[in-house]
Amino acid sequence: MSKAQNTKAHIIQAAARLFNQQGFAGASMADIMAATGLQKGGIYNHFKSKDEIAIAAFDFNVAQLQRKLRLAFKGQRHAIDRLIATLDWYEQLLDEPEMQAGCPILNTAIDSDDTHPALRQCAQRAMDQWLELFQHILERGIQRGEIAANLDTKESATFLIASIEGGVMMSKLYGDTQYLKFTLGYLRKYLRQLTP
Amino acid sequence: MSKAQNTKAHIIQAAARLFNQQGFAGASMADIMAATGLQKGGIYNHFKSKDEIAIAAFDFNVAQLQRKLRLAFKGQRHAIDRLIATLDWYEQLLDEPEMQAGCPILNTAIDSDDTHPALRQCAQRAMDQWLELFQHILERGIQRGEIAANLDTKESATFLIASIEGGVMMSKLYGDTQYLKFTLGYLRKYLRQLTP
Amino acid sequence: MSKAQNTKAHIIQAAARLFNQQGFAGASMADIMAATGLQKGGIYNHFKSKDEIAIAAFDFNVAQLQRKLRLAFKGQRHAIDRLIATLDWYEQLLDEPEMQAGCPILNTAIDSDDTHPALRQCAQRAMDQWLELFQHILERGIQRGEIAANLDTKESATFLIASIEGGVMMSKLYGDTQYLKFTLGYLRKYLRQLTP
Amino acid sequence: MSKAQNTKAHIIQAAARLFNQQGFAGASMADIMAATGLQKGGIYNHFKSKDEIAIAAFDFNVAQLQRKLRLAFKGQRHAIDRLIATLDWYEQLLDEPEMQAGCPILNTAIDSDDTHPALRQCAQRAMDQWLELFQHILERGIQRGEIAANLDTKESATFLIASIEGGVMMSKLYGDTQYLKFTLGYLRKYLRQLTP
DNA sequence: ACCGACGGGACCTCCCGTTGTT
DNA sequence: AACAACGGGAGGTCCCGTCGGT
Repeated sequence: MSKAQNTKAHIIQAAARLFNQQGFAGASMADIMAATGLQKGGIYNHFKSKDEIAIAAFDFNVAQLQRKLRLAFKGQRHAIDRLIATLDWYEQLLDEPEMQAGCPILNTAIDSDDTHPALRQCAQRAMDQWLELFQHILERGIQRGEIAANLDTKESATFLIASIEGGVMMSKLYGDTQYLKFTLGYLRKYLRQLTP
Repeated sequence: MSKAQNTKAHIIQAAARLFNQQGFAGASMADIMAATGLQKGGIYNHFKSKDEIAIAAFDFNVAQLQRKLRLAFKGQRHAIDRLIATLDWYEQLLDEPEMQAGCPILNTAIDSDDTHPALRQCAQRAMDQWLELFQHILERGIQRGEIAANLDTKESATFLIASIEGGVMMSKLYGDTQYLKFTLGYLRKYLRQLTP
Repeated sequence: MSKAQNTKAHIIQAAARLFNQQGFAGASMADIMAATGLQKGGIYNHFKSKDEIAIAAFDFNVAQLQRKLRLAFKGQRHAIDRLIATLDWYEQLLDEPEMQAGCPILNTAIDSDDTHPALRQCAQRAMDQWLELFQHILERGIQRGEIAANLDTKESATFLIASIEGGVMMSKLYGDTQYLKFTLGYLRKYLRQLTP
Repeated sequence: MSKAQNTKAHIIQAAARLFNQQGFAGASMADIMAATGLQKGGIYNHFKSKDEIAIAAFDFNVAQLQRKLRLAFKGQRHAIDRLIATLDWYEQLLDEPEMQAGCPILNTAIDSDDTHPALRQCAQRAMDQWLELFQHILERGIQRGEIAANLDTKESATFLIASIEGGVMMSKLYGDTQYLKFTLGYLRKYLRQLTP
């Protein structure tokens, strides 16, 4: 990896945490300067604007999330086990220092709602992929006879994600992981009901 | 209502919409000036700071929400019917122009997470009340024998709210109410299972 | 005159000198702050942007110029005397401390050529008025029989102004008024030739 | 021509156009980088500063101008024919794409007036040479009896140049060559009057 | 009670020039 | 000789809050 790529990655990592914690407007270029140890010139050589940094940082956050998510259910074969494994993984999420700011998709979705169309599009894409992932697992489960065939996979995936995100939001709001745990508990029960 | 109180209410209403749409940092005093038709001095006569306005605006948003929510299930007696009535009401929420910016509690919870402790506390209090409302309905349902006694009302209330908020977030993200509808559909099924 | 108008006029006066001396890009907001004794907030309360200040400053410069110009030939009746009186006035122009930066129309015309369309339009309008003034004097002279009827007044007015401005430019370049004086001398001869 | 000289010439040519169009402050190093296809380091290897580039670019512009000017009147022997030939050449000047930004001496004279002493000195030198050229032609004309002996050659040269430059400025301002043509028409008449 | 001028600072962006590297 | 990362500062704009005036 060249020096430039290294620095760029360094900026993205630092910005990723900042934007996830403080939002797009809340994180200033001065914050990014302080977090990276670089000066304005050094940063603007790699990115044309704060927007570009925010998008790269969001994509980085999402990529990291997805990587970890796929790792979480990798060991499981059964569709329901797979989904439950992801729930288990979410249960630990807020404890990790790296993701303590909450789910970047959730944060960005709210943050960019009415103010930042480009970021919102990124959040939409990330959500698309997440929905597709869950839908795909559910469909495979139906194909294998692990899940009742009459399930609407899109609705179910939406429900799962919505509940997870809502739980993350509540736990973040209170600074207490129990709210997410409650929610995940119900989702596990829900998943176990899906068997044919 | 005196003229002063009238003006103050006028400011709060205008600010309430702005802060809910654009967030605390995203809504400027200039925006509030434009929305109210008042000048700086006219606003700062009623509030000491932007923070104070934001808090008053949030409280206004929440009070309005609560009023509508209570109105929604007023006609129902049965605990489950009451909760389903609230879900029905949420289904219409995003269509209302006044609440098109989404749930203020959700928005504020995310917005103030790591930046604005006072607002966060307000969001916590509002969430407390919401949780207590749902918990209360569930408990009354248990007392009346409408709901199975072994239900953990706090967990259940958390689950319901988390799912609703997650659904709101997704529908806001996509600008499409179907995601919330999917989620609410599952919650209705969930509620109907609670009978003893 | 209200306090606001007073301050605005003060800003315009200070900016007028700065922009005429240093050009649009060369004069910074910091310069204007220093020249006015105001802070950024105090300035931006009266103008939306640097552009707006520059345009107001240019208009001020031109208005002042026109006022002085009309004053210069006011005493004369004969068309040629009028025009010669304006030349006499130009001869003193560069000595005045207020206009030491040269003709604002000339400066702005060159400065805004390829960079600032709005300013360029202002310069065009100012030049239009100047041309029309000279043309008008010439036409009145023809009507009164003071000037030979076959004169093309537009060409003549153009020639006069072009030569004056060129002379101003050269004198400014060398910091020596003789170049303008040479040019004005020739123009006087030219004007005296116009009699029928 | 060595590779280094080649690159330097390439930079100068690109910068010459940029500075003439946008002025010293208006043309940035980034613009020069884009125009040359070189990076910062590649440019700063040949020049110590932006100032140095601007001066070299101006000198290049002037040299080119002078070369073309001398070529224009080369075929003529008679002093007045020579000068008229230069006027004819000026008439075509603004149509040439290379010089569409106007006369570099004029542009630089105005641009550097109160901000860039070194450039101003260059403009002065260029103007000196131009004046001397016209003066020399006039003097030769007097010596040869083509021009009345009582002519003040310096005044006359100044008048010619001032008028030309003023005409260029006006045509540039309006984006219309007629203003320069009017002025040159009068100068031709003036020149034809000089015969003894 | 409301207006509006103003202070002073933070914001993002772009600037020119240097430095190490290939 | 050319690239490209980087420093550090200045650029214009917008911000929130204060204060005198009406």
